Amino acid sequence: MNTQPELIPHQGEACLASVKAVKDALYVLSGKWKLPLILTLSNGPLRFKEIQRALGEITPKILSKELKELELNEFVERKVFSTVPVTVLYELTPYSKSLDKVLDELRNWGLQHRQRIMHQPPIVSED
Amino acid sequence: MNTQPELIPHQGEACLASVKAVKDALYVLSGKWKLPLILTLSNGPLRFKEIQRALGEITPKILSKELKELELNEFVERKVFSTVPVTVLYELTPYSKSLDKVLDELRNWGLQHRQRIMHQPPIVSED
DNA sequence: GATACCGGTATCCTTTGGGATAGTAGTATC
DNA sequence: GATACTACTATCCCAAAGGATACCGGTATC
Repeated sequence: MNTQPELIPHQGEACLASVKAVKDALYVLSGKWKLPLILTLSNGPLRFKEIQRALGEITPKILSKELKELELNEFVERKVFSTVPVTVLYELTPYSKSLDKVLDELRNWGLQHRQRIMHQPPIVSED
Repeated sequence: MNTQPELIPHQGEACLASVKAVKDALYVLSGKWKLPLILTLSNGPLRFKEIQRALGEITPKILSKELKELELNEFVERKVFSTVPVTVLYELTPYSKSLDKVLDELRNWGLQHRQRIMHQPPIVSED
């Protein structure tokens, strides 16, 4: 019992690749504003200021950063129109729909998990 | 064109609830170590020090914190045995399997997304 | 009695995410 | 010429996440 040299190597490449892939996926959804932003744009394209007003609390610096990340991931397209004052529209790409299944799974799991944790408080140690 | 008072209220409760649910789900997977930890334990229960050695870089403080969070979410069970030096085993619960579908979706999406972003570099503005 | 192993905790420090505030260029209006 | 609008950028700041290092109480071994 005192011999525990079983160093479980186990760090298979497949495992590491899986972790990396999941992290990639989590990354594009991470942060405080990605989800609300995608949701807001799902009702149609909006201008910068309009998004700001719709989200209510976000500062231009953060909004700019988030939009750029969404652009890099090809979820959002930025369209500039040479109008009176320039108009910049942000709109979801068709590719952004590829997230739907993932988001659905996450939403369902999140819902049932909250139910579970709420209704079934963990075993309290009785001391 | 200059009248843009369309203040898109749109903050429906269903939307907000979805965001909350997805955030709940993301939360339990967030952080640097949750995924590697779950993966490491999926090969069978391990002791504290064994996990530390298997992960390689994690400090005891962080490992302790992560394990407590996994316990709170009922993904991991902590079992204490009154052996020579005390033995503490951490093992995945059956409930942790409920994450499998979610993780699978995330993994698949992450894989295809990396392919897409890599093979199809974004349109570079030609100036 | 010194050292080592186990399962952690305590204290401090650095990095990162996010935000507040101000300012920019261009045009139009008063 | 002052103000206002759009779409941002720049600078500074704060809090949270993560980590380095040291330590604790218990037992066994040298």
